[in-house]
Amino acid sequence: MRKKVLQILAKHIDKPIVLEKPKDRSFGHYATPIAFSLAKELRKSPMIIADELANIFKGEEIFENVEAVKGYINFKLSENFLDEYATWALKNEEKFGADFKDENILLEFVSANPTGPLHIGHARGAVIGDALSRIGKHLGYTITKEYYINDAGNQIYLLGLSIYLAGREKILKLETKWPQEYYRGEYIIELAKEAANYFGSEIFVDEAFIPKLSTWAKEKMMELIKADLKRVGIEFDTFISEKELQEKWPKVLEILEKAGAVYHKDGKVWLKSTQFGDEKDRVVVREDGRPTYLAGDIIYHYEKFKRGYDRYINIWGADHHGYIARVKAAIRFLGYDADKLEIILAQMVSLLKGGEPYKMSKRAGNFILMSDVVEDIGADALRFMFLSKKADTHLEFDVDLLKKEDSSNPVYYINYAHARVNSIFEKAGKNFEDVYDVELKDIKEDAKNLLFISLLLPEVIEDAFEKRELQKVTDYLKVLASEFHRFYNEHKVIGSQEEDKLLKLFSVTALSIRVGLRLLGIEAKKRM
RNA sequence: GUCCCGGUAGCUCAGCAGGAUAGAGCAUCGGAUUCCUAAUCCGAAGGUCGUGGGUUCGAAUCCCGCCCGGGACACCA
Repeated sequence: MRKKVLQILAKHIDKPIVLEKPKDRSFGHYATPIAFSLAKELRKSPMIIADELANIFKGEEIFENVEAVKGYINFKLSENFLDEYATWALKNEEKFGADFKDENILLEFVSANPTGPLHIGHARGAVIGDALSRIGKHLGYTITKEYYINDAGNQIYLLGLSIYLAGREKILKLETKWPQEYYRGEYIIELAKEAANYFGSEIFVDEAFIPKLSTWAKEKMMELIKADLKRVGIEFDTFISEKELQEKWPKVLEILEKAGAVYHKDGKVWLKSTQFGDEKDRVVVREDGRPTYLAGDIIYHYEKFKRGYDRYINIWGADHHGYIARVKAAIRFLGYDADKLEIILAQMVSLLKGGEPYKMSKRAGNFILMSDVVEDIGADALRFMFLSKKADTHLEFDVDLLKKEDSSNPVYYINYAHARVNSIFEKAGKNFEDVYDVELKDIKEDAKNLLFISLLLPEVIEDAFEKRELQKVTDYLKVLASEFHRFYNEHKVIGSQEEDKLLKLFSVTALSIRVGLRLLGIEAKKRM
């Protein structure tokens, strides 16, 4: 709808047009303050310009009215236009809000180390990435969801070591000296028990078996992570293993050497990342010849760019923000366009429990498991909670609140609206299809308003995707549900003279809720 | 010290490519059910938009300084 209005405006105004929704809907469906900015160059008062423009657009069919008020131009869409759009949408649910964006996007997210189950912090990135992909696909983008597995490096050894020590202590009942760094938490003990079953408890006798434990455990952990994700409805298209990429390091290093991107100092190899705005140069190969973690990421991004996508989106934890500059620098050195890489930082999630905030750390073992929260509040509520806040701001919530199953949980509120519509149709003994072709003519102002809001979904999801701000979708659904509930309370549908018209109106609302929720990975409930 | 995020109603947060009287949810108080699910709705109360300057016809929104809170600043991943 918005696009249509903009198209018409562009026919007569040769300037970027700001089109907004008036705060007070009685002004109209859309409005533009364009007259203010034109005032200067035309040397006329905004009021006069607005008046003139309003007259030009009055003839357009899609408008019922165009008015100039205090310099603003307000547009009211015609009933006929809204009705035609609604009918089309009802008959083409799959296409409602869909678009034909032609871009191939690689979306990398979660990528949690396979050293433990997913915690609530991972869940945020996971849910955002998944919803982004669903919405993007609906808009026509081709999106590949990728998980980068950090299965090389010290943390994998630590995982094996932790299990080894846990096995010694809990199973062999030996006195165990724990190092400063190791993985804590119940799951390590569980793994030790499982390992004892699988390998026999001799595995805990000799340190030499640690690598064996590591390799075994990391596979176990990936299985666990995949299962955790699946429970929230998230699946990946591709998994890339850091370990498997490692062999390509000599080749990548050679390219960097040729590009003059690295130099040798103190027996190490440094990346000249300062050349592209990093604070300091970074070590990519240590004195003993082992590549650093950054080297792994350089290979990974080299491989990514070689695969030739139009755009790359990484969702990282906010603690990686300092990392962006060096990775982008490496990409430039490798001859690729680093601007194609976009990083979404998912900020910290603070959980409150009993009013006490507490930090989450996988290392320390006092983290909240994503799977636990899912069990408490359900995958839908979990998804909705994360999607209703911007990714890059700190999020704080109380676990106890999430456990509540009442109207303070917006996902119930929205579902209830959807369920109510279904219930009315049931009571009326009608199907959605029965009212598709009912003409919405001479409907009351508040009905037209609900119709308009119901039809806003397409522009909302497009805006949300382009800005990478998915909370716009959840906000919209909350508003839509609220408008619906209000209307529902004020009007009796069944038996009224306008029964069919209102049923059609409600089915458009339900459609929007259903499609909107689906794009967030939540299935709308028909009955509650 | 440098960098990132934030500071808007009692709480959690929208709004921020400048624009019409600053919004929502929760909490508080008051009300609505002979009728399609009250898991709902209506109303009231509640704000120097951290602070000081600047730009502008117009600033919560843009620019600069300062204050406060959180986080990041590895040859760990």
